[in-house]
Amino acid sequence: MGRLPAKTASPGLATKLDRGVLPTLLGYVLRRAQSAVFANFASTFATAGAALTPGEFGLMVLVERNIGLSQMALARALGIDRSTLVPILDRLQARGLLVRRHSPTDGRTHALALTPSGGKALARFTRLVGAHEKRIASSLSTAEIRTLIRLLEKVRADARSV
Amino acid sequence: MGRLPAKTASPGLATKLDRGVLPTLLGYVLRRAQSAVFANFASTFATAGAALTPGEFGLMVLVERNIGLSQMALARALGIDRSTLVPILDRLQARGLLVRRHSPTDGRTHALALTPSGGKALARFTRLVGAHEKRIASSLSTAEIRTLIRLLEKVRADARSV
DNA sequence: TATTGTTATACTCTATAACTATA
DNA sequence: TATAGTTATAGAGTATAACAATA
Repeated sequence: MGRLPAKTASPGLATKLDRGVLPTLLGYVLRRAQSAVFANFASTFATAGAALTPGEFGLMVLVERNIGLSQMALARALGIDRSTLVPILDRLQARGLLVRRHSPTDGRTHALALTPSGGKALARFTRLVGAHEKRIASSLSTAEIRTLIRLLEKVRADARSV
Repeated sequence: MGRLPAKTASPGLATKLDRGVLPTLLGYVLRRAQSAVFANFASTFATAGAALTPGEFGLMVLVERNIGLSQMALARALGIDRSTLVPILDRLQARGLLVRRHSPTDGRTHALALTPSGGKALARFTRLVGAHEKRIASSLSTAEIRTLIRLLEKVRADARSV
């Protein structure tokens, strides 16, 4: 990963690539920042001996805050297809973090909920996410973080409105 | 995709999910912005009858700006494994956009270059990316875009330094 | 008929390990 | 020995299409 150029065969080429206009493209900068943040999330959890992806964390928060919601509702909230959700829930359920209960009102749907163990795990995960969030913005002031979030939400709205 | 809630069975649940603390988490906001920007990129290209991912665009720019670079150097610049790069190059080569030449100086390496057709295509792609970039930041001032890029680069540095 | 969850299938991105050819 | 590129393989994320159960 953090591998340095080192001495390779091509002098003057391998040393420093010409990245052209890329560093000024918002989409490119955004993608690279996201990638670095994702890696930091993974290493934060790995260091703590926990295994969770940002997507799984978001899913668990959604389930905890909306006990009994259906897979369709969850998939819609996550912006993914219902078929994509199935193996993700399978994994969390296999880990004992989450259960699919039978809905009492609609036989077609499952009522999702965290298990007691899943609730405890989420509390711990939330602390880890807090530490991670602190790290990825350690050189930003509170005002800068607010600004960044505001601008990112505007970009999201702009990107979606077309 | 842009599917609206519609009328579902669970009143008060499907209508509006409680997202808890997620909207204030930088990592979450970043991920959703990135996802929306990615979708906008795809739809911009699809509308124009072109097919390209942001990653392929970045790759082509890197090759054009650094003619003759090796797959290892390119993989390193992209932050991916050399084995990951192989099928990506295969596809671009199959489309006639890029070639692997034999390096005259080192028999182990390939010297990558865009074909004339690839160069022309990249010029067109670059115009599409320009339009896309304009759209995703249409409600931001020039100063705000600069600020956003600066803050994202700081976040990237913070995320990598741990 | 329409919806929910599941399965089958496929494609992309990602990696590790082992192979080959070269250095 | 070490490096570059390839292949084999595997896992995660994504989707579409078709199916069974239920509404």
